[in-house]
Amino acid sequence: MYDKFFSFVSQVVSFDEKIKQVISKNITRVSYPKKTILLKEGEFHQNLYFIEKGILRTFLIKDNEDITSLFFMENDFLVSSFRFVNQPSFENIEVLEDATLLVLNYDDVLKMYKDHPEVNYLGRVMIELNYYRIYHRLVSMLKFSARERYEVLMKSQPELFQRVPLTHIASYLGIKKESLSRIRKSLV
Amino acid sequence: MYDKFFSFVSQVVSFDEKIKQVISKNITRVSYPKKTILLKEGEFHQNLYFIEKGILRTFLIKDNEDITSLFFMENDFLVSSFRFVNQPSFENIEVLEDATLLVLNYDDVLKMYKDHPEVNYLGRVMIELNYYRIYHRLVSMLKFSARERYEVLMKSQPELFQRVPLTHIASYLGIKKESLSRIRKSLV
DNA sequence: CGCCGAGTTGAACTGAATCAAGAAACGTGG
DNA sequence: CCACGTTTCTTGATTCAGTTCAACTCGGCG
Repeated sequence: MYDKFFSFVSQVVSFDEKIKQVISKNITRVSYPKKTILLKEGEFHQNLYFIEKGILRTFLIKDNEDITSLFFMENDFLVSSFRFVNQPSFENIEVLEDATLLVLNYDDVLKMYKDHPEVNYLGRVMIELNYYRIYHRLVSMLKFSARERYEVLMKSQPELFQRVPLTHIASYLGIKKESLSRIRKSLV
Repeated sequence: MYDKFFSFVSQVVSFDEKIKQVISKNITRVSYPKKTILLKEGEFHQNLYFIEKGILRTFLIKDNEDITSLFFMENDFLVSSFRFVNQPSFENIEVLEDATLLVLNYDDVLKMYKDHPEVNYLGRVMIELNYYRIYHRLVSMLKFSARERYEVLMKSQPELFQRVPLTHIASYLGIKKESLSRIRKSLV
C-alpha cells in the first residue's frame, strides 16, 4: 500500500509490521493537480506531507512579490516550520507539478512520536537532514554571489530547471528573474 | 550539578531521576576563554555543546574573508550540522566570550537516542526549534534588504550588539562591516 | 487565430562592495 | 597605570552587481 514510503524510510529505521500498521492507519494518499494551494498565509498548518510524486513549493508574499523559499519533490517530507512553534503560517504551499502525497495529520504524528519511539527517531533524522539542507542554503546566501549560487544549484539539482518555471528558481536563489535570465545567457 | 541544564530542558520533556543520571554521566563541564577555537574546518565534529554561559559562533572562510553563520548563547545547543551527515566540517567554531559549556560526545548522544526515547524526543524538539530559527534567517535573506535585516536583528537580539564585535554581526547579516557602519549611522 | 503567461533584452539607476585612510577602543607588558 | 601595538570601527570616493521599468519575443492553449 505504502511500499514506496516504507522502503524509503527503511534507510533510516527498521519498522516492524506492527508499527507499519499503526503508521499506515494515519496515512491518507491524496492527489492534487498543479496550481493547487495547500496552505495559505495565516492558516495553521495541520499536515505533514510525504511526496510520492510531483513538486511543491513554499512561498511568501512581499509587496505583491512572490518569493519561493523551498522546493519539495519525490521522497521529501514537508511540514511548515511554523508548526514547530505552534504559530500560524507566514507562508503558502503550492503544488507545481501534479502530485500524489501521503498526508498525515501533524497531531497524529506528535502522538506517534510519544507512543512509538521509532517514529520519533525517524522524525529526528529527517529533520536533521532538512536542517542540513537549509543551513547550506543559508550559508550559500552569505558566501556566494548570485552567479555562484546559480552554478551550485545547476550542478546539484539540474532536474529542477526542467520541472519548475525560472521565475520561481530566481526568487529561490534570491534574485530577480531578469538577473537570472542574464546569468544564464552569459553562461552559454 | 547540572541544574541549569535540566531545568531548561524540563520545558520540553520531564526526565525522571534515572534518566538524569544516565545523561549526567555523559556530560562534562568545561570552560574556555574567548578566542578558543573548538573546531577547525576539515575536522569531524565530535561534540554537542550546551551553553551555560558565554557566546560562540560558527564561521567559514572564503578568500581570506571570515563569515559568521550562527551565534550561540546561553541555553543554546550547538552541533555542527555536518555531524548529521557524517562529513567533515566546512566550518569553524570559536568562543567569542569566556564560556562554560556542557560537553557531550555526539556518539554517546546517538546511543542515548536509541536507548532512551525521552532523550531522542528532546533532541527532535531542539532541532525543530533550531530549524525554525535558521529557516527564518534564510527567508529574511530572500525577502529583506540589508537595512531591514539589521533592524530585525536589532529588535530581536539587541543584546548581541553589546556582546559581539560588529564585524561578526555584519557577516552574519550578509553584508560588509563598512555597510553596517553606514546603516547604523543613518539610523541615529 | 489571438491571447496570456513566461522568458528575454536594453537602458538607467541604486544599494552595497571595494579600496584606502584615519580614528577610536582594547589589552598586554613594562 | 600608562604607552604602544593591534584590532575594531568609521568615513570618503569610486565601482559594480543586481534592480527597475518598459518593451518585445516566444510557445502553449482556448
